[in-house]
Amino acid sequence: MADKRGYWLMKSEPDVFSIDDLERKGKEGWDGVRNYQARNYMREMREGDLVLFYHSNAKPSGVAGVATIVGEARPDPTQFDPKSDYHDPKSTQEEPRWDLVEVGFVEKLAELIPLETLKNDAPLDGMLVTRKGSRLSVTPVEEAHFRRVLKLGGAKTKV
DNA sequence: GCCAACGTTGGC
DNA sequence: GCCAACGTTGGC
Repeated sequence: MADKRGYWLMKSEPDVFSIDDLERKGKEGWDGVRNYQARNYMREMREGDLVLFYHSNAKPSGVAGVATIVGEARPDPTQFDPKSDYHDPKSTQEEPRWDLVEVGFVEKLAELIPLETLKNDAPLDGMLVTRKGSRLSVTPVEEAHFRRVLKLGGAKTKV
């Protein structure tokens, strides 16, 4: 065991891509990330890391399930595609700006844990996603916080 | 390098 | 739809 396993939270709008979509497909290339900090976190991800799958812009928003990293960072092909919403004209094949990771389905929670619940849970104090105005779509999660969220959600996944 | 204008995210 | 909290862009 070379490295400690990493824990993360990744946001997705369920209207665009939900935990049900991930369950159906099994895995998905997490494309479209166009924020440097989020990209840098994705570059730190290693196969086997665990991810809280968070539904944003939802009713309500919150943690919907668990995923895992099945493919480490590589250039996001949508940045080169002029027809894509995610096209970046400043990106070149030689020097890509944006990466994606491959995310695999682990489990869907029986019930989504609303952001409100996360905010009101003392053991989760300091968790990045509960901070006011936190817009970052990819954040690291402390192991203790990750465990706590799994417990709140009655998840089968153990860490 | 500063910073105003603009665009985006995302909760509510 | 509103708006706070950013991140990015570009003029200077």
